[in-house]
Amino acid sequence: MKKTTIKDIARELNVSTSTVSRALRDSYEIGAETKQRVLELAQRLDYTPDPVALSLLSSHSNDIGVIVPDISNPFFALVIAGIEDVAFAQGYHVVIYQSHDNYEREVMNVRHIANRRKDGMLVSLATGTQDYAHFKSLHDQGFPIVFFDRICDEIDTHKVSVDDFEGAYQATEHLIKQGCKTIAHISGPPNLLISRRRLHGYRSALLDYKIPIMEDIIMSSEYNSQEALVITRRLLSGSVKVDGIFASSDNIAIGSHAAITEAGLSMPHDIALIGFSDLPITGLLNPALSTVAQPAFEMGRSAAELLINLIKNPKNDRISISNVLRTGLVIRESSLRIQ
Amino acid sequence: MKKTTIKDIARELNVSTSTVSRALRDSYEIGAETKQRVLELAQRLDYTPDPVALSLLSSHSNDIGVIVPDISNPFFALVIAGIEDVAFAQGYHVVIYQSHDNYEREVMNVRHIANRRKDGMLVSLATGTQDYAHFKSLHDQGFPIVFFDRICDEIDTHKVSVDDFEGAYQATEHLIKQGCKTIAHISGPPNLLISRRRLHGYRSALLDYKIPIMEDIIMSSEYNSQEALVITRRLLSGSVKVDGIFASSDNIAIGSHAAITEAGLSMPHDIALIGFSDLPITGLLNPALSTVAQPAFEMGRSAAELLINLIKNPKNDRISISNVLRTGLVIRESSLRIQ
DNA sequence: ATGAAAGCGCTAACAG
DNA sequence: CTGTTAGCGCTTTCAT
Repeated sequence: MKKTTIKDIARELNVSTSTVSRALRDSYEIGAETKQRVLELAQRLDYTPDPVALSLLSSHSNDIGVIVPDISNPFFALVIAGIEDVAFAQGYHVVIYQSHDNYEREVMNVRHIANRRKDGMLVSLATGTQDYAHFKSLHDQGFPIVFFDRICDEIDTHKVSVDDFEGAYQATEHLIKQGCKTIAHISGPPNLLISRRRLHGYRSALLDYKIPIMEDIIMSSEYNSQEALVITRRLLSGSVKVDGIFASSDNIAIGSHAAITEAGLSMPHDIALIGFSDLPITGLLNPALSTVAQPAFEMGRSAAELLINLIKNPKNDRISISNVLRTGLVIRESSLRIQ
Repeated sequence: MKKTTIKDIARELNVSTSTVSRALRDSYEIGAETKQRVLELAQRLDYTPDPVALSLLSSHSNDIGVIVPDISNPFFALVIAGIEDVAFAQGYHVVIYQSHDNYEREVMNVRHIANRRKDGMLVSLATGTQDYAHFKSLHDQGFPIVFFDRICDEIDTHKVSVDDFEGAYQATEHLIKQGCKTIAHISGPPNLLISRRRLHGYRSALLDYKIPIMEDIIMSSEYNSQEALVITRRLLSGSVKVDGIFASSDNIAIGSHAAITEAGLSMPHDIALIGFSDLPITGLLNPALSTVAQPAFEMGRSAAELLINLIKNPKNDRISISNVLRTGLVIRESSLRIQ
């Protein structure tokens, strides 16, 4: 029982395949009766058009590719949910790719997407990516690309991000207002724009409040809890006694949270801690983690909208939109000293 | 600058497309010199075969589809990593689908996989799925399917799972040995086999140790922390005072963990808690969460191996392998009363 | 209103 | 050794 094709229908009905094709697409120049018969048989035979044949013919697929560093990061999972939300409604299927923060994997994913005639792609850069040629050449050929979160300044296309600077500034300011005098920052990988912007927000806040910036307590970690745990241990056993930590992401903050607890220090009394993203888990930690909320779902929606727009109106090529979403402080126990 | 095709090469070299095709696949019956020239030009023109055309021709794609309920669940993310590990090495690309625990989505995903001529699929069932016809018909047509974790007894194909009964039994036994007298269980959705098997393990352990089974303290939750939090609150405010909880998954346990803390109860003294899976986060909680380790990565590897085997040897159709992996107790602070 | 033919990119008989 | 032909499933001129 193999798949029904347009040919089967044509044979059965003693018409040509083109007639069937036209009837199926409801062409105006088809006899009402013929159309009826075709539609009926198609239904009965459970006919569905072959997407691969369509792809070969038309060079598109109704699929859009999404590349994220790591699907297990709830932030990306939420963004993807947002993407699926609008893509789905518009009849697109979203295909998920992971770069595992690895440049080669990212290149492979990009190639796969282009080869399979995906209609466009959404990407959040891998940590390891320093060279953007794989995007550049596609983009120059007019292939629709939209960056989100870990965006790329070198390519002139639509982008969606949050105001990392502002979020980081507010987080740091909050710690200051809670009475912290020696605030450390655990940054993300320096080649990511979001890491640098958050670091910048941290520095600016200290500057504005006339708090000396100490390079010794500005550390850097990958965006995962395991490494952050190690880095924070190192921070805590250093010569400078800190009483506040702003972590560049919740995953980092979770590692710091564990390190602080392990060291027998109390939050927020000994050390006030704040992260960035507002992952679902943060509210369930003990003590609950303060953080900067990022509208992840909304980010996915926006990115998908921009992409689909790009797909449907390739001429809009010239004006690149950068949508910067707002963050919001979420204060929980880990940083709340003053009620 | 569009993609180079085999035709471009043929024209340039004044040979036929079939010659080029053969040269590219290194056919034995091609003049060494011609072969050389073709290969060189192909290289220079950056030729890559069009996978869509290949798919249309050969009815396969070198892609395998993976359907999981939710990519943000670190357990599935790890399984996928295992799948990618072996698939990659064998030249397959893995395409990820989410069912969001929704039956309709699962059906759509299955259809997408079949239509796009994926070579096979790996699936962990959606909670909502009660009807398996969408798998059955494909399976009957000889389409390679392997189930993992949330497996399906109704379809006779390869399966990879862990010994849920044994893991649950050991977890419960551990609580008993820690002196717990009134042990609650927060189960997963009852229509999932894994939920039932874990529940069964729990019951058997109580039975063996002659501890009365109280239906009032056997609750059920979706496999996520948010709902588990609510359910556990309800459990704690019930009339029966429990001193131990075995949660059917770590995500559930994380919700329970928060509820217990919130209620001002101490772990493990007031209530000893143990989960199931050994997600990376569990070790970072405060107190750290005891759990049953599941070899997620290994599960992915095994499932992928079975699938690829199925793809390459379709005749092996008849003998269905069920690979049951072993679990292991991971005891941390949340349940360790006796040092 | 419908059919015949060409073609998307590629491979595989079948001929030479 | 290499070219010709046909065809995977479908749409789309171009005829009729």
